Amino acid sequence: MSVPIAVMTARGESALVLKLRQFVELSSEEAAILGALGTPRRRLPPGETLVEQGAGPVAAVLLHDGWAIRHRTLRDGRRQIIDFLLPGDLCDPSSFVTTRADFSVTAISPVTCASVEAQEVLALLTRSPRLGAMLWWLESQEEFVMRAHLVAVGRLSAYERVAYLIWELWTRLRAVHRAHDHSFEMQATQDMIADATGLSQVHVSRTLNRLERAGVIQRAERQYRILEPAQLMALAQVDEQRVSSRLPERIARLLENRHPAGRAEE
Amino acid sequence: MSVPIAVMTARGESALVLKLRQFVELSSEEAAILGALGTPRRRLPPGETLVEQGAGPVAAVLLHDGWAIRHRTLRDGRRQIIDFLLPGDLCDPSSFVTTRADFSVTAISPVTCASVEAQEVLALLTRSPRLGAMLWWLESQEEFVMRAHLVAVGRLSAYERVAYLIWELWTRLRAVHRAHDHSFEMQATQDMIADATGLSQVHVSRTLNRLERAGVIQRAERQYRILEPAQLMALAQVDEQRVSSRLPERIARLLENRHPAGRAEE
DNA sequence: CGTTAATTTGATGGGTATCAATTTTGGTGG
DNA sequence: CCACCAAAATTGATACCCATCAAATTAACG
Repeated sequence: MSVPIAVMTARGESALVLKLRQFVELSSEEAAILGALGTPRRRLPPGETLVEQGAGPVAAVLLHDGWAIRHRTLRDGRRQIIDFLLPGDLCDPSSFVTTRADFSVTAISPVTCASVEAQEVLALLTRSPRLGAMLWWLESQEEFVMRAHLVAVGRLSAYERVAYLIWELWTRLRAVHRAHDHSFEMQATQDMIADATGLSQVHVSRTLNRLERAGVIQRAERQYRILEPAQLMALAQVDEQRVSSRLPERIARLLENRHPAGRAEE
Repeated sequence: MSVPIAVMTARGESALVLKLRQFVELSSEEAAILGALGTPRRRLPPGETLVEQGAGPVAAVLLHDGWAIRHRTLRDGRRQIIDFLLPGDLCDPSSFVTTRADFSVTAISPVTCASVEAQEVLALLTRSPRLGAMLWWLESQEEFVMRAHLVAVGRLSAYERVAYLIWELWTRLRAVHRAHDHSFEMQATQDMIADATGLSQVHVSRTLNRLERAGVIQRAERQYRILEPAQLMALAQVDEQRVSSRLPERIARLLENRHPAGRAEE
C-alpha cells in the first residue's frame, strides 16, 4: 500500500500523523491509512461553518490545516468557545453515536478540512484495534484539553487564564510543527480569546498588554512570541505531564496480539 | 447466559443499564455482559479517593451507587470540580490510552463502585462493536456534560450557573431512577457546588436562597425539590435536546451487520 | 487609500470575592 | 432520645476584579 500524494502538505507530513506520533510509533501502513482519512479535502475561507449547532446527524471533522473554533451560542448572543481546533485535530470522533450537534464549528482562518463519516470510523475500528485505540486517544486528548480549559475558566484569574490559553495553543501548535522559535501565528481575535476564557474583549486587551509589559510575551502583527516560557507555565498553573501521555507499553502489546479482529464467543 | 445476582441493586436494575437504555435497546445478553462489568464491587465511605491526580496508569471507574466528584486541585489549593459522577457513570472509559490521571476522583457519599481495567474494555470492544459503541456513547455523554458545564462556567451569571447545576443533576439522576416527585437528595455541599461552578461558597449560599425565594426550588434537609422546572431550564439556558440522543438507526444497522468482528483486509 | 474590523484607552458601576461571626444542621456517643 | 461537637450554611460589611459603555486609534484588506 503506497502513501497517497494528497497526504503530504506543503509543510511536510500530515498534521494528524505528526500529532499521533507523539503518542505511539506508526508503521508506514498505519500512517498511510490515517493519512488517507479525511479525503476528499475541502478548502474553506474564514467564517465558514463546518458544523451547525442543532443540526444532525454529524460527521467528525478532521482539520488538516488552519484554525477553527468549536463554540456554542446562547439565545441572547452570549457565546462560549469550547475549544480551538488546530491542524491534526479530529473533532468529535465519537460523533457517530450522536444524533445532533450541541455546538457549532466555524473556521477562523482559511482551512483545509474534511468530514469523516460514521462508516469510515467504524471500518477503522473493526479493521485494527490499534488504529481504534488511536481514535480513542484523539478523543481522550480532546477531553484532556477541555478539562484543563474548564479549570482555567472556573478557577484562574483573568491574567492566568489568558496565559493559560497562550500556553495551550503554543504547546499544541508545536506538536504539529506550526510554531517556530518560541513563537506562533495567532489566528484568534481578542473577541475569540474573550469568548474562550469567559472574559470581555476589553479586558483581554488589557491583560495581553499586561503580559507584554511584564515581559512574558511579545506581540507583533499576529505573531505571538513567548519570552518567558517558565513564567507562562507557572501562571497557567500547568504541571508538565501531557508529554508523557504515550500509549502504555502494556496496552500496546495487548493491541498487537489480536490484530485484525477478536474472538466471537467466550 | 444468566444474569448475575450481583447486578441487581436494592433499587432494581443496574444503573449503568438504566442509563444505556435511554440510548439504545439492550438484549438481555448485552444487559448481562454490561451488568457484569465492574465486578468485584467495593463499598467506600465519603471522602475516600478512587483516583489520585498524577497517579497512573489508571483504570476506568464505574459507579454503581452514590456520588463522587472528579476534580483538580492547584498547588495553592484552589479546586475545580470537573464533574459529578452519579450512579451508572463510567468515568473515563478511554483511560486505557492514558498513562497518568490529570484529575482525582473522590467519593462524596457512601459509594459502591468498581475499577474497569484496560483489558476488560478492550475485550468488550473486540467482542462486539455494538457494545463498543455503547462505551463510546458513555464517553461522548461525558463530553456533552462537560461542554455544557464549560459554557455555564464561562458565560452564565452566578444565578444561572447554580440553576444549571441543579437542573443537570436532577436530569441525570432521573435517568437512573434516583429522583422522585421533582426532587432528589443533594449530596454536594455548598463548597462543592462552589468549586463546580467557579463561585465562592458564600455566594452559592446567597444564590440558593435567592432561587428559593423566587419559588424556583425548595430545600429541606438534603432534599432539593424543583417547583418550576420550566423556569429552571430557562435560567440554565438549556434547549431540550439531550433526550433525543438515541443511537441513530442508521448506525445501529451498521453495527448489527458485523456482529462479533470485522473483516481483515479491504 | 478608503473602509471596516480589531485593538487600545479611559471612566464608571456592579457582581462576586473575601473576611468575620453567628446560626443551623447532622452525625455520634452517652 | 438527647447532649454534644464538628461541619455546613447563613448573614453582614467591605473591597476589588472585571464588565460595560464610549471614543479614539491602529491594523487589515480589497
